[in-house]
Amino acid sequence: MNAEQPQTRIQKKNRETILEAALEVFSSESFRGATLDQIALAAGLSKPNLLYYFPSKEAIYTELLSTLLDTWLDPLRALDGSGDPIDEIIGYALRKLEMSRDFPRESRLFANEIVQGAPRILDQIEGPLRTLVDQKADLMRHWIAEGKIAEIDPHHLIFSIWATTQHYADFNVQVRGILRPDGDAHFDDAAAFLTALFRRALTPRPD
Amino acid sequence: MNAEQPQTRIQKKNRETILEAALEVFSSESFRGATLDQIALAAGLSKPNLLYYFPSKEAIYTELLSTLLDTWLDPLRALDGSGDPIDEIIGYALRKLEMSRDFPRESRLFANEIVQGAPRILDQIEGPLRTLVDQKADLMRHWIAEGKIAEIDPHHLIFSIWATTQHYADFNVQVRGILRPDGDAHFDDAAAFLTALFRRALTPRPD
DNA sequence: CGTGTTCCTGACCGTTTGGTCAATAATTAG
DNA sequence: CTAATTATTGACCAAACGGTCAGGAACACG
Repeated sequence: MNAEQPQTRIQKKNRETILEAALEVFSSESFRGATLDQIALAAGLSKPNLLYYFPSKEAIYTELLSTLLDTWLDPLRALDGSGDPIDEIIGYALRKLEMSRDFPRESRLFANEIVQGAPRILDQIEGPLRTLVDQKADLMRHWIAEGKIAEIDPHHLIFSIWATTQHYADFNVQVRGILRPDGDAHFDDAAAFLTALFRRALTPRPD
Repeated sequence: MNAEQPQTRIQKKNRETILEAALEVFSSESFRGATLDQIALAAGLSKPNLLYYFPSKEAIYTELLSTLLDTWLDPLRALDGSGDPIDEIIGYALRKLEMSRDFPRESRLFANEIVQGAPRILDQIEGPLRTLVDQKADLMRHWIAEGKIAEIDPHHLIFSIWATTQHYADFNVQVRGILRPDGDAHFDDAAAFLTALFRRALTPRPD
């Protein structure tokens, strides 16, 4: 939004270190639960030093959110009419599942924020996100009109993809508590399950 | 667990008032985020009065969790072999969806707890919940063997039901931000969507 | 009524928390 | 090397927090 200041080498490195530590702490403690001391410890810096690079705890948090929200939505933006509709949608779900496996902290960061009412990113949800989702829903309605996918509610389809994939990151401890998997092995089972689930949901039925 | 003390009329009323207020606050602020002052305000009692009825903030929270967890799992316990398998499973999903509509705070309370690593109910998850889920998964495997439902992974099916239904409670603000529904109208659409989704997933295919 | 018990609260306490600041150390530029 | 700039920190502060306690109010019961 603003013109970026000319960052020194040290500034760049330390700001990244702080944001990485903040992601670690905020994602598992939520905004109120996290403390600057925790973040400072995780970053290997002193607390006053954190506040030399960021004006406040809130500033660290909001910078994290806004930086990550964009990349978080990239897979949905990539959903377009370039391939077979059913493969496109299943591919989107699988990409989201991979993100739950590879970036669970980011998922949990947003989960915490939204469960608690999204006080700091409600604008983003009601604005850009809503527009993006509506746009993809329109695309799906075209596919339905062309008979390429079954008649299902596009919005709720998107919700169900978010829910089923993010579940493996956000409720990770529950999944692990029940399955007791070796490492990330269960993600392959989840991928197979979701592929089958959505393929069946999307395949048009003979009339 | 303990023999219950003989509760006076006032004790019963105030403990209920406190737990209701605590549910309101804890569910939207998580444990660390909630303060005794907030709960006292919501309950219409003074802070020392809260601590007259409960020994600590933690005690209020854990009592809430353990009290609610049992009823929370009732729908899953009710899943049995009494009816048509597909109707049973879809009925379970719809019951969970109704709970998301009617008791969103309870859902969010657990969501907050689990996203943050379930530090206070991990035993419950790895113990009784795991046992219950495994038991229902066995039931489903029997249905699969009998050819009554399609071949899908029972555990991941249960996860997907949890995820898709609780999504409407836990991520309520996101859903509302995108759909801008009138009241709870969108829950009927969600019910229709989920019914179709899981019916297609469960209906056995001709070989 | 009196008296024992339950209920309630204002004032207070120690700790944690986000944040400040003056002083010092490290780095960079000429 | 020197001087200016940037980076770092120990000591500190005010507010918020969970919790305590002595004493008084309300209530139950004979």
